Amino acid sequence: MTANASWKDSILLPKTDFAMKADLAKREPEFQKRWETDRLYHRLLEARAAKKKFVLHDGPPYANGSIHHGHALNKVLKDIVIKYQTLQGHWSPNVPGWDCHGLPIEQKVDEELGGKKRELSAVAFRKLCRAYAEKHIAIQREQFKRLSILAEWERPYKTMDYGYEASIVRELGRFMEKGYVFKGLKPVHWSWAAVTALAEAEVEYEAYDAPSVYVRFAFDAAPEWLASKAGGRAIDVVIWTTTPWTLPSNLAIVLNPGLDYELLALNETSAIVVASGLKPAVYAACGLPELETLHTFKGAELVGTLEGPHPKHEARHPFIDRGSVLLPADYVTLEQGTGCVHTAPGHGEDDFQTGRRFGLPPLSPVNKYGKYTDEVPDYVGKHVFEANPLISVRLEESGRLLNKAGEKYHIPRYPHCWRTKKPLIFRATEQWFIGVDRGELRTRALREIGATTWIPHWGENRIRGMIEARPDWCISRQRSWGVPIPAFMCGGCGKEIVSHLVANHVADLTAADGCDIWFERSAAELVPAGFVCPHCSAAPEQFEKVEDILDVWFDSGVSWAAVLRDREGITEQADLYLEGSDQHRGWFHTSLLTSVALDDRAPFKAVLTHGFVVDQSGRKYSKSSPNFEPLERILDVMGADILRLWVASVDYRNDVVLTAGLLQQVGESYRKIRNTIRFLLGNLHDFNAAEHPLATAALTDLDRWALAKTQDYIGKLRTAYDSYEFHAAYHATLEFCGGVLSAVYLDVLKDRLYCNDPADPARRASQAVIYEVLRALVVGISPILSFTAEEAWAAMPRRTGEQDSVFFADFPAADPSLAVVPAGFIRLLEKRGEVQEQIEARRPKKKGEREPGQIGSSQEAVVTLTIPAEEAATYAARAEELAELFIVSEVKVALGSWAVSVDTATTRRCARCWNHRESVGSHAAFPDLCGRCADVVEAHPELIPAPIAEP
RNA sequence: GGACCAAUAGCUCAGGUGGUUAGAGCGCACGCUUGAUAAGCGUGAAGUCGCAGGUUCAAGUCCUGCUUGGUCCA
Repeated sequence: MTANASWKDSILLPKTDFAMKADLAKREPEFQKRWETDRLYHRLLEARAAKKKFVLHDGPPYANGSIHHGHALNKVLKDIVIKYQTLQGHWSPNVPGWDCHGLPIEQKVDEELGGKKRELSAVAFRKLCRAYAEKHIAIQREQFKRLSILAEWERPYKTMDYGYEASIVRELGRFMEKGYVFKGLKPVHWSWAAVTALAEAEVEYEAYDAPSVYVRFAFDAAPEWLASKAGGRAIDVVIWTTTPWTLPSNLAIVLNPGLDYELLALNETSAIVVASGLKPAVYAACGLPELETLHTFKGAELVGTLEGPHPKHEARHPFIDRGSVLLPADYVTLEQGTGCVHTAPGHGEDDFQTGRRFGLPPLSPVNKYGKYTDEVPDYVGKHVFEANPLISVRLEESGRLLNKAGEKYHIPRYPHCWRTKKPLIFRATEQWFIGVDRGELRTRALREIGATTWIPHWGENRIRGMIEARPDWCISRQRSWGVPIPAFMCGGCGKEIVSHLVANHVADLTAADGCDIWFERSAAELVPAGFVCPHCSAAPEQFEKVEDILDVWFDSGVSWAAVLRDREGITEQADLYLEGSDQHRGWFHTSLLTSVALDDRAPFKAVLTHGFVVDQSGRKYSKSSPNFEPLERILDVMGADILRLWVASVDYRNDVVLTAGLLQQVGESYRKIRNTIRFLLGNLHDFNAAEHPLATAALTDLDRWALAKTQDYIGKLRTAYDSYEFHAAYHATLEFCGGVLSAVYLDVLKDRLYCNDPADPARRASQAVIYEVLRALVVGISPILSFTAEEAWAAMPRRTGEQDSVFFADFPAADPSLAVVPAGFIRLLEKRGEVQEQIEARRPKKKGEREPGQIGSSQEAVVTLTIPAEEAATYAARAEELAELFIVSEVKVALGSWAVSVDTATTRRCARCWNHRESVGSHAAFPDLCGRCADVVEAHPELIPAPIAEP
């Protein structure tokens, strides 16, 4: 008979439509479209309607600009959590939101108008802001969708929705009802550039070179015990400040009662008072030599103590005809300055507190643009920063300056406006507040912090510290684009009208027509029928509307009420809030305060935070970063699954590094996972899940081991997802694909799958195992590699009744009965390693230069295992299984102490399975085949290739 | 200035209550295979575990200080 040209067609090679090339950038949008048309998100929720709930409440990004890497990290993490919960069979909605009101949009719209804002009515301007927000929501929504995020995209929540605005007003009404809201005069961080007060969360700290002035306040009225030590010299109290512009508002100088102060002889005619501990600093700053100490005394001798009465000593203001009273304060330290602290109660928090304690008014003669009012005639109309050098020079000229005019002091972290980047000032203004110590709000919030799970755990300390130290919440802004504070000033009695009855009425109107009604309608139209001033019974015609709007942090802070409760009907706490760690002082913070104040509990059971995206040098990730990869480029070139795999690959509890190289590396990992799936799929081309159930009796030890490793993998996956440690899932998956499947199980299985009879029980048993493995892998990674898993699911044999999306599947559960590694199998794997070492030692040293006795394919090898007599029989009986496991042609067993040796096979090579076998040629009809292969082709003549005609 | 967090191979990560030569994957080098082939397999090199002290028979692991980076606060 003629020799067959090729037996290749007679073996069962892998076959699948699941391409090796992912082509993600092209395929992903197709899947996304299909998910939308198929209403996948809603069908998933419907399928789990009666199941346990898991609610991750989405924090709203700001509706401005395009999304960046940080948004992507955040949304993908949320999506992973929700998809995992869904696969666990839980009802887990994803209602995305947007934060719409606020300064940034207002400024953008103002910019687009080119300064024509003043020509527009408030309502007309607000309509433009609304349109701007709407436009950017549409942009961001498409970008988020591209990340493969399943959510209720067609109906997100927006803080500018009428219903949401109504909820804001109603919740503020509850604050009013409970007595938290009050109006007060208070110095606040004021942005003169943006003409608004700023919340703590809006303040950025930047380096700033401030003027440094050491100012001599004449102390003519010094008490006798001090004056007598001066030897006839005039005495000055020296203060230091970096804000000369606040000097016109100086009303006091504070000293620490517990510190030592000294009277120093400046020259023959003058003496100065500074703290002992700051003498060197003052000498250095003012270019002074060592001065003679005339007297040393405690601060308390001059100012008394905080508890007891204090003598009324006054120094004289350097350029205004006014006294400056000397007072005690224990916040005075020896860190910098002179130990005698300039105090302007209208321009600083500490100053304000001191003023309040000792009855000084919060004098603040500066208008909203940062210019002096006519209360400072010398500088009226001048900007305070413009006045700084003028004041310094004036002090110098009048001899009241101890150092030199024009000297600067570098402040590493000076407060700046987050939008305009300009340095801020402190300015006393009339603002609305939520009292953090009213109703024991602070105490209760701290209690709820303890009742919440913080991941990572140190988040608890962080937010606790913030709540412990935070001042009252300033909720008013003097801007246009936001929700109005529904309060009035009464023209009858001049008092403010703060009433939940009004708020509820306004909320009802807002729900129907939006909160523009506050600006459009008269006071009489905005209060319930019959409402009069609670103080003087004046009629609404005499009411004047408060024009301030609410801090946008209040908007998002009540999302638990506006979205979870009012819209979704979810009355329990959210299971999880998940945002960047900056939200400890942002959204987590305000959400906690509002929920505790109104419902006496935290709005969340657990809070998870992630770090920021940075470049390889740890800096904020931006266009100027080395190897910057724009988000669109990552998505358009590599695909969303690569980005998602990157998210899963890093430990996001710290800052996460993103570089082109890292994406490359993740891309390699992706290919490993994808190729493993492809190979598994390829070997199921003739497999039917219903006809070939997992038959444990037919399994080899190798199959059992693979199943056990799969249970192990499933366990690791569950642990990883349950503890939100997705990088552990990533590493477990790679190790499973590489170390378990590719390197061992699948490599060994090839001969069985390719060459055995298609219906051979061992082959079918292994296919059943492969199917289990594939399901675990595909469903297991689907929260991360959503598109790829969905693609694999489509290509995969399914069980009867299973849906067309992987997300309907149940997350794999480890089966303990399958988790048992066969006895002695680990030993065999160790021997396999030794065999591979031995074979390696016989490989050619140089590429392609094979010398006699050297081995190429391991199938050319014959292995001799030397084994102690008592164990030899066990191994001898399994020689064929061992040959398969080692992927060698034969395993011989010899007696002795443990050893492995390798020789080249001397038997003939089977033309079909390429193993060297004694049995080759034993079947007369197929002289070039081994016994096994001859049997297979004899039983399946259709596999015999057509002979090639002899020439 | 204060508080908290981090620092392990080129990269991403493991290394419960301290215990033999610190692990994995990727990458790299070399080789095999060409029947997972823009794939697969094997072998190998590569770490003063940020630095310096201390506790201990024994420290990547505990303590103290420092450096660098990050976050927050003042």
